[in-house]
Amino acid sequence: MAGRKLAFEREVVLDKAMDLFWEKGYHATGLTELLERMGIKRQSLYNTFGNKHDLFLAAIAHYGATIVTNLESELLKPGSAIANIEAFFERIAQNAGILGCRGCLVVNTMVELAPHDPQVAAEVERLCQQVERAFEATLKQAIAEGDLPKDFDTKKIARYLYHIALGLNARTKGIPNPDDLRDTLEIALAVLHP
Amino acid sequence: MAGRKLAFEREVVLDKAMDLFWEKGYHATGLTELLERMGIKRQSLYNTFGNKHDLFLAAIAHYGATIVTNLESELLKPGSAIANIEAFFERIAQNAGILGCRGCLVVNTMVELAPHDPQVAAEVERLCQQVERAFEATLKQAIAEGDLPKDFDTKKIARYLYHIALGLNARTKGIPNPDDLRDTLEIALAVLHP
DNA sequence: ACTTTTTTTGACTAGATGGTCAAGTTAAAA
DNA sequence: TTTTAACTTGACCATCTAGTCAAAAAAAGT
Repeated sequence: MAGRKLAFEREVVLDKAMDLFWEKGYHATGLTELLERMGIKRQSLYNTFGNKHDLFLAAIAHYGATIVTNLESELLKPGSAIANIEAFFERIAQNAGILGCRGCLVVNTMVELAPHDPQVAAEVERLCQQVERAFEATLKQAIAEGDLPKDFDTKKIARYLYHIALGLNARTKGIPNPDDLRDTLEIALAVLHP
Repeated sequence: MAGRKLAFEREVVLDKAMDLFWEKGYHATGLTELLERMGIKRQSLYNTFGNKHDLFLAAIAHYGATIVTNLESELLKPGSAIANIEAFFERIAQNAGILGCRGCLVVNTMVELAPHDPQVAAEVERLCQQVERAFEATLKQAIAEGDLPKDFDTKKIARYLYHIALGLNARTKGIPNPDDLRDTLEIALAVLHP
């Protein structure tokens, strides 16, 4: 039980792999490009992650552990819960202005891979539920803060908000225009001011 | 100026190509599989459509000319305009129940290809605007029918409805569940009953 | 019937794909 | 210091990719 240590940090290279998948999708990303971006050699990848598919699975889980979890804590951070939700969506609109906006890895994957890949589909579903529940918790917080009525259907509206986020994230990849998105948000988020 | 006639009908094989792209996306669809499904030989494809990319462009245009145009006329068909919009969304929810639901080719393409392919992006944008305008026309019809107030912001709500459709179509590919979708629709379509 | 133009056919190519192998190197543990 | 397990390296492989070539076959028009 001896052995040398890895010459790279797993998290660091996984993060770079995630970035590339996020940018180009699964099928359009080749091993060579992946290796180049990660800065490691072929065999190191296979030793550490198994194969391309497993690497992708790891990348999307990493996305969950970093990006999604980060989002979660932004929704639940102190201050007005309603304002946090609005800030969340405003950020999506802002991102749409960036050239080559890559949207959300989970949404991209949901569309590209989930229907033909049960393992990926399971991970996608898990992350979506995480987001949905984060919205729900935030809405409950808003009720506690007195910004929403006590009988507000947090579950249904959380699910609705999550669908709005889906649509926005798909849109930003195709026709990135922050102002169009803000128009839509104005209508969509009216439910938060009953 | 003589010459033999094509042994197949262009529209028919194009329709089959569209089906496969719709099901699997651009990158995941190989030439061999495409040929098999279309029932023609390699060279016939290159003679008739140029190359894979051009074939895809033709396929998505064909989608616009058939599926999207068909949708358009369903929105504008006689009867209550509001009811037509609701039926439109109800159909999306129903499709979500079908195993291996393939969503909407335009949405799939928007996510998979548009950011890295200007030609595809242009066609996607064209079709999206077509849908958005169809919604707008239908909403104006609803005003004429007295089901919506005269000052109803048809443009903004049309854009909003189109975003809802995006989100729903993305969702059906990842986590197909008609009832979840109907929950969301109940909230989302409340704007049609002010 | 003959010519011309086009389609069809199937073999072919060059390059990329994901994945493997075995030898060489490094460092932790005994 | 030797052992040993692990990481690194680069060459290698079978397969698949999109795309091409040239000859054969078929049908229009003359």
